[in-house]
Amino acid sequence: MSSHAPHRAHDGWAERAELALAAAGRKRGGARRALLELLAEERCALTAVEIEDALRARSARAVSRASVYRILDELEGLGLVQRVDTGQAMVRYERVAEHEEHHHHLVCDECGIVMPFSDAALERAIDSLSERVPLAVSEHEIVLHGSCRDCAA
Amino acid sequence: MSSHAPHRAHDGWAERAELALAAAGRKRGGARRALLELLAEERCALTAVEIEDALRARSARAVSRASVYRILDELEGLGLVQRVDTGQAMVRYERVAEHEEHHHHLVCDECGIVMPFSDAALERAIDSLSERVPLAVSEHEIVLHGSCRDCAA
DNA sequence: CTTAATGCAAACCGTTTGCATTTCA
DNA sequence: TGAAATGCAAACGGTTTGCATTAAG
Repeated sequence: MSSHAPHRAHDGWAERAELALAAAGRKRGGARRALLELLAEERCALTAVEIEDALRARSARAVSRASVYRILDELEGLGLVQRVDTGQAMVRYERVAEHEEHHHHLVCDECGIVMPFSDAALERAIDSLSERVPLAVSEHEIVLHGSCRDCAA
Repeated sequence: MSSHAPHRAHDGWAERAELALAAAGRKRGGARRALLELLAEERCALTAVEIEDALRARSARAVSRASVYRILDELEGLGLVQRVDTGQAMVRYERVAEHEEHHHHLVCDECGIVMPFSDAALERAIDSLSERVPLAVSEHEIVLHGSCRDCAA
């Protein structure tokens, strides 16, 4: 599914995570370390099952489904991971990197592939309208649905 | 939750729906008619449970949960209803009216209220970027999360 | 009468939780 | 040694499905 090109820990995200966890008085466990390592390399949103499989495959360490969810939930609470709701069966998760470009998602409704994209004009439009809307906007999520090139062909 | 101001069948949506269903060789059932009537009046996305409750309340006719889902699924397939994924526990559904303004959603993460909004500049940005992206875009969904005025106060 | 529509209850399946065990500081 | 981390299996909850019954054409 998503390519596996190791991007080499973006802006020390994993380190930042370890720090935040320590500050929150957490101990370091092997499952969480393996998951942090994986998320630091993945460039786009994965499901809990994809994460579980990826961890088992790279033989880093098998992590139980429950732990995957627990750890993701914990990281989300610390603002280190964000949930991406693509409208597919399973929710996806991806790291939130501080100095990385903010991106959104393209979803192929035929094969299910999820790709990231970003657009400055779009962000501007959202920032602008966020001020005129009856909601103190904290975050936004944009998902474009359609057919990817392979499926449309 | 959502206000109940009857908007009086937008652009004959219910009629259009009846027509499309007949064209698809479907028979008319009481459950579906009640649901169409409700959706024609509601201006924003409802969950299956909200629909079920609303139908029971307005005493139009009680409709079983299974039928609510089946009918919504059928209408979605005909392009008469669209699923709105707000990231909350339950998916929401709303009618797709032909000559009605395309809108998106604001979600208060504290109380869960969902409000519609629309913005021309945003639509323009999306139309424009849709042409530069590696996906034949068929639809898009934008959800802004935050705190509504009541909750932020 | 033939086929679609509906209700009910059971099945599904992604996610969460309880609890016993292991690991870290 | 005490708290956090983890795995396993059971529980949850929204959605879907199988099947028997009712109703539309």
